[in-house]
Amino acid sequence: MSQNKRAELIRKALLLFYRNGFHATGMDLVARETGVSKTSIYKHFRTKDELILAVLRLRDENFRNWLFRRMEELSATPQGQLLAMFDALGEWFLEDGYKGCMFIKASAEFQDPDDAINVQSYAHKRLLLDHFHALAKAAGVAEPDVLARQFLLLKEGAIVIAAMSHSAKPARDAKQVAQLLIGQ
Amino acid sequence: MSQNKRAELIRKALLLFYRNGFHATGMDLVARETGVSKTSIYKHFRTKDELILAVLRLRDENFRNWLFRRMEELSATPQGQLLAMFDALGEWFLEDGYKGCMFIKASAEFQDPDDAINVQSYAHKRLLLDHFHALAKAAGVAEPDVLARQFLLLKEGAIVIAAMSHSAKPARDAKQVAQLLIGQ
DNA sequence: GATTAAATTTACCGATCTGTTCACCTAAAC
DNA sequence: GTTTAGGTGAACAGATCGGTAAATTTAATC
Repeated sequence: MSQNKRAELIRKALLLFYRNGFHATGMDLVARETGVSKTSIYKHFRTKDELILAVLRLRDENFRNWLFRRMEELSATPQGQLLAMFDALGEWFLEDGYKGCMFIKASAEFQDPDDAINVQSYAHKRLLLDHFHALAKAAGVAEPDVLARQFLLLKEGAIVIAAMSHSAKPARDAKQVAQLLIGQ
Repeated sequence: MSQNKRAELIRKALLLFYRNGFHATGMDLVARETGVSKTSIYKHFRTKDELILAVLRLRDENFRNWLFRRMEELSATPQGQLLAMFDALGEWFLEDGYKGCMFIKASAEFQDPDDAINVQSYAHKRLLLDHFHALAKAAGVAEPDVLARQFLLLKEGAIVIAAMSHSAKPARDAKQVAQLLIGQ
């Protein structure tokens, strides 16, 4: 399988898992929808879990690239970028097929703390936290650790409520809190 | 089946679904672990989904009763109760077997907005919102609607991050933000 | 104690689950 | 033209899925 075909398989599998859930999406469906035979899939991924891990790696890369770039597009200052995150989230919430955070759902379906899928899901959140922390530090905030964690809380809360309520309003609510936190 | 046995079945099924997830928990396991034959279960619940709905009803009742009572125990004033919510959450996060919010996980596994399970999961969040709103109004807050939604965001964010990070710290981080919001 | 209703056991249904095997196809390399 | 590598579909494991049928046991009613 070429590198392109492999990437395409992971990309299509991502959409399936995101739309239908992990346990609810069988490998027969993955094979049918991606056009790659099950035999080939299992030649490149030893188990379904390994495919899911590859999907999560792609998602992590795509999501962080998108979010961080969008934050930079919307503002040039660290403070501005932190606040702009909620505008970016608001755009995401309005997208067709928005179904919440894939990593929250992955860690919800694979709850064992030792499970690689659970571990990798939380690793994504820590990478976000690191970025928030760097921005908070660059912004000269008094306690960048605390602010980064608080921004993560607001982000995850907004994502969950936006998904459950089918609304983008949580992004605005969270941004108001963020403005208060950042003293602006 | 007596009312007691039925309640016991739902109670045990709740633990199974909470610990293992909904799709990952089969009805054979439910029958085995509850000691109620599958035939009997299906005499009282037409489908697995109906059992899940009964489980969610129990969870909604138990959780709101516990949370609201604990908030009242910790403070006598509306403002104090709103803040005390995060102390109560912190206690919950430290409990053995804490695995996050059952309703977030239910709506993540049953994503169809028309699915009764999805609808009922969001209904739970709206009931929480109503309570926060009443407290905010009683506290004389300028914009009780906004504050209630912001408190819900903080709560859900803390729940999710506490589950993923296996830590109770998000409760303290969220409380700090809440104190700022409530102007105290 | 006989009758009746409810709950149980046990086996089963067809479908689907993850994962494998196998016979075949195709296309490039030599 | 033959080899080789990688792909395919389709059938197949063995287990489990949600859900059911029938026979049997239990328990309450008269």
